[in-house]
Amino acid sequence: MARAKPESAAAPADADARDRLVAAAQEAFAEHGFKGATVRAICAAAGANVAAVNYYFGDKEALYVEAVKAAHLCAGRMDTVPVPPAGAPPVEKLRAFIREMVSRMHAPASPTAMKLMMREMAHPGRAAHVVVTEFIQPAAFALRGILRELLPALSEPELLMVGFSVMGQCLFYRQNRPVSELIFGKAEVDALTVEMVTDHVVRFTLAALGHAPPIGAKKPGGKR
Amino acid sequence: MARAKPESAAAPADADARDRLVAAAQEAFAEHGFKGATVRAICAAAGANVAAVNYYFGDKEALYVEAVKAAHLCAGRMDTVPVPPAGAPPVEKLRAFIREMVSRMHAPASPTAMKLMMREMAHPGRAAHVVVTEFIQPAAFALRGILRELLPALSEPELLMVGFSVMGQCLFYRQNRPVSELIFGKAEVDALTVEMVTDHVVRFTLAALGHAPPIGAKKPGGKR
DNA sequence: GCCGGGGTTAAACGGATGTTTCAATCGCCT
DNA sequence: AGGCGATTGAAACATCCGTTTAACCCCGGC
Repeated sequence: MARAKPESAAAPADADARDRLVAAAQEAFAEHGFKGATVRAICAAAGANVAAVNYYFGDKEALYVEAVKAAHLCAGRMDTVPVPPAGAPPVEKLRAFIREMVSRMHAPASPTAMKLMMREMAHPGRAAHVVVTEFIQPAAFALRGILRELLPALSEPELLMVGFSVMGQCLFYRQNRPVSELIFGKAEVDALTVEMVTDHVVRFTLAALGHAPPIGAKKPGGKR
Repeated sequence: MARAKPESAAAPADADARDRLVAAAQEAFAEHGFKGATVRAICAAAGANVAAVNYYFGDKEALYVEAVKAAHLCAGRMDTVPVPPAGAPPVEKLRAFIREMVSRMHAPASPTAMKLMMREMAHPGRAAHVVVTEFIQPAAFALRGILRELLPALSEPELLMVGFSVMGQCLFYRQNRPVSELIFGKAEVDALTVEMVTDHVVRFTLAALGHAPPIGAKKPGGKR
């Protein structure tokens, strides 16, 4: 064990070799997966020697775990999502939650970090635990709390499925974007701005819950 | 080129070596991905020699493509989904579509084949094209047609997003099941039967479109 | 001045992987 | 029976991967 640094942002090419390795590992693992990415390629991208990964992390898998941890830090915690309204009405909280979630999915701060996280979520491995407990779980419980306020009469499984419907809509734009572009063409999909998607998901969800006019109806000019 | 067989179901262990290889490849690729699965392991599982894969397919990637093609055949075409109602009302068509989609996602005929397809969809490669054009595209266009009937006033992008909301809900239960179980516990997630999920997604969607009472309201006893 | 240790490097090692070779075997047809 | 193409078998090949080794460099402290 050699160091204990506060771990800054994504290594800017003149940072510590360790940080550059983590950054290069994020890129490589996000693009090619754990097996597909080679430590030689990672070290080359980081401008370091092949032995560096074993010197700093021990082995390839430890580097992977470190890369995922760094990614979930970079992508931002999710429990801080519904900040704007503290004691606001539940509908407003839900609106804020969806807005934040769609934004992060549609245009994340670090696309590389997000891609790596999604890869780990699709096939959970050793690094999944920290991402789930620190990144996803808080968001899920926050959403469940909001929905419980909004729908006090629903049973537990029903509430769970409502949450899944919300998350499913948000995650779709991140998990199925390549396929969507293949089907409908890149232009048509790219035409959907983050604002359009946000407004749509909010409206679709609120309409389903009876707190907004349904999609078929004409749009309300100013509903706030 | 040696053969041209009608390509039956998933090789039952006494089938052609070629079919056994494809079946074993599906299993291995679905579980470990393209890089993670080794031709030696595949051949061992198929009870064939290492040279067999090169003899029948040329190389590993060709076998992968063949496995994905076979998988999308096994998982069933998607354009045959809204069969029950021919000239039925659009709402009924949508209901049938969602029902079929959720069923296939929640409890597919061949979980292995479905897992392999999902893997390829998450990171499209050489085999993605045939799966998209023959498996996903028909379903997507069928859904768009149904929604267009249902919502003639909507613009093209809005219709697209409605379709994404429907697909997002359906796909969630396949793409995010491991994570959901990590968050809420396997028991709670397993408690959601395919019937419950189907009814929920149908009701959520129809409510959002104004063709069913919202989720918050008490359930309609017999709505048909 | 030199010594020592953290950081770095090039080279090599053992193993695994995709692929190839070539002989042996099987099944069928004349 | 004999021949012949299709298939299978075991071994080898070349390459690549993760990891290790041992020497090297640099720099601050006794």
